[in-house]
Amino acid sequence: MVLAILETGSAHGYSIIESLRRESSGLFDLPEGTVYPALHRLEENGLIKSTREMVEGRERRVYHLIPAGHGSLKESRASWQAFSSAVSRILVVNP
Amino acid sequence: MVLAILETGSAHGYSIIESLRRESSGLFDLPEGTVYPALHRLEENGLIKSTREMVEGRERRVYHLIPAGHGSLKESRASWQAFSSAVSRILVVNP
DNA sequence: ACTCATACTTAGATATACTAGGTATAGGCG
DNA sequence: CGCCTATACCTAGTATATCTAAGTATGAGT
Repeated sequence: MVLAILETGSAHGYSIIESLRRESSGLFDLPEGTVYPALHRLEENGLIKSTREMVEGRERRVYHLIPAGHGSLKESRASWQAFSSAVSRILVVNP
Repeated sequence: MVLAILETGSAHGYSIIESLRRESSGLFDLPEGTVYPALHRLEENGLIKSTREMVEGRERRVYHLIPAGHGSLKESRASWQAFSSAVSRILVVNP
């Protein structure tokens, strides 16, 4: 989901948290202790890159999607479709 | 998913693993070390009950869905619908 | 000056999935 | 009859992720 957010444009950690909250209508209200370490992992794994930038008169760590991250996002979308439809088939349709 | 399987009829651990594999077309090929402890947790939490029964000339631990598990399954279905549609909204629709 | 929202970081607790071993039995086959 | 395989169950230990809870810092508004 973080990669999907970044696909629509570079963003810093705090704004990613807000995007997830807003676009999920409040369902994904992720604490910072979840998102920041996740961003560090994504960067460590070479899927995103960060730069320190001045935004609105303030230093922020801005994350950018890089090609490997774009590819990973594409794979994640495919596996999410497979995963969620399998869960739905078992969980929802069964009775 | 285990509760959903049990809703269609009581079953023992090994057959639950097979059901999940079959109904997911092989996607959920869960190892025993995942499913057996999960069954123990579900029983500990009062959602299922087990009895030792002779099935096809062999002792098996057969699990049954009990009322609390039925209620929990209903809740799980609702929260899965909310969760998966939120993920899809963010992950799939975004671009 | 103070408070609040923004912004980032990380140590530790908790939970879960999986690995990798163990035990036991029924049935098929050479 | 002995052996192998599939079935059936169990659990200790490892790896990983989420979250809690703490800390630091700054800009804006009162």
